[in-house]
Amino acid sequence: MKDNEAQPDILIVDDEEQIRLAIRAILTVRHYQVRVAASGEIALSQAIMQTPDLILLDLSMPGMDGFAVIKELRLWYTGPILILSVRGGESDKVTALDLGADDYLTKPFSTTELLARIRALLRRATIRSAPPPVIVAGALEIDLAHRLVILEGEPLNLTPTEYDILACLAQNANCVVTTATLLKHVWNADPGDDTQSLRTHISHLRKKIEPRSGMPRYLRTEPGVGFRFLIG
Amino acid sequence: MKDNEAQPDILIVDDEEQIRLAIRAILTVRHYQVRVAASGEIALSQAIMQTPDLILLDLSMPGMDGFAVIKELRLWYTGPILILSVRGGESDKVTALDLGADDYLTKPFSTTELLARIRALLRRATIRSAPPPVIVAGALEIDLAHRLVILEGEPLNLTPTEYDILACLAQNANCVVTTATLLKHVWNADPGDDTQSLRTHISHLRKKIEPRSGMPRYLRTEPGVGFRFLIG
DNA sequence: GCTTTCCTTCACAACTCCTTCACAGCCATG
DNA sequence: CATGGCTGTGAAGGAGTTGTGAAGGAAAGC
Repeated sequence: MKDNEAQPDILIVDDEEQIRLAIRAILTVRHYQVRVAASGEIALSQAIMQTPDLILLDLSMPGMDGFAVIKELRLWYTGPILILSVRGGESDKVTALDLGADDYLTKPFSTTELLARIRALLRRATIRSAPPPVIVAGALEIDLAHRLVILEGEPLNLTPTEYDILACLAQNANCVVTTATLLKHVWNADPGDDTQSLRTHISHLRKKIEPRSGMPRYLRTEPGVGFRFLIG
Repeated sequence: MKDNEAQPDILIVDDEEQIRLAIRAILTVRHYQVRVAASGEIALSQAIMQTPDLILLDLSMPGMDGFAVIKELRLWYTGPILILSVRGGESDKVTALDLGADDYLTKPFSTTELLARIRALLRRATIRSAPPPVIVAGALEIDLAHRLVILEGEPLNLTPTEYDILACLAQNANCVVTTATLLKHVWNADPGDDTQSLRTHISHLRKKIEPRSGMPRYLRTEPGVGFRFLIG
């Protein structure tokens, strides 16, 4: 059984490679998804390309400095920004916080404290309106956050395994999901293990979600490969 | 919480009168509305009587200590909590932040930094609209701040454990709450521990809140996963 | 000390869900 | 046309989970 909860995506912005690597190592071990940027300019384009869940930002960088990055980010970015800086002066802290940073940690800092503050900021951020990832396909809605499947407005009664299979397929909508992937995801089984059970569950699923039998609208099989969930 | 009022309402919790007065003076000059509490117990009743926009909390107090206050507050209070403490050890910081505090400042601190952090926290808090302190589902009302459950206008007599379970489920309304989560939340138990007691309490709860037996309206079980509190 | 309240445990019934088996189609290949 | 591999489906058994009544026992209040 797997929790398909997305790992928070953290963007590290620092001009010193050593620090980038060190923090990345710390965070990766904790199963955060980590991206790094070596300058403010890179950070901004990175953040725009894929909005991170949290930004770790160094203040003193050549080129665009941290203050400018905060200002620029805050034009559109609403997620938490945590400042890491060697500058412990209060004027830096006040400026950064007032520009829109959410927290300020002075280097050198304790790893566990950094992690705790990251957790606190992410907790805050995820309480609020993270738009619920609902996958819609025709009359079918799959609400991953609520573990709810709705067909034509009516909540469907799926068994855990059925839900896991459907969720795995829906998260890769329109893509082929191999039998091996499904076995791995749902049963933590190895490729080559028996697929009989999977086939039975697929059959049950189809009976619950397909409008007409024999002509699958949502749950197509790709012979010899796996299955595909059709969206749109 | 009242966002439409000009001055944010800040509650200071500290057992030392000097500190209470000093901080109050600092904040009053900045046109915050300030209330003070000399102990954790007083703070909790103050906060319930009128929900503050931010809470400044000292960790070390006689009687109920800061950690206990955070824990108790976080059962219903969603606003920012800023810890002020002489204890600068990282374990205190980590514990406080993980219990639900939003920021941690070590005494002695700079006044301007305190003010900047307060501004940062309030800015965050007002972006979000707080979830309603009373959860309503049909004829059921759950008042988290007052730890009160009302069914068809009549206050229900729930045992502490029953309330804790219901509150945990209601706070995740319409979401599946896993048995592991419930065990953790209510008993601080590990996943894999015995669920017999939980099942018994659920049964008791249903007998008290469900209109018809055998057909749960509010408290659905998701076989193999956990339970779901149905709202709306 | 007694009562009350509440949590836990036990035993068992009822139920859900997973798996397995058996078999039917389908399709490509020889 | 026969064969073999892959896929879909119905049925059934059984393992595991969930619901519930009753009893034991701990803690708090009187």
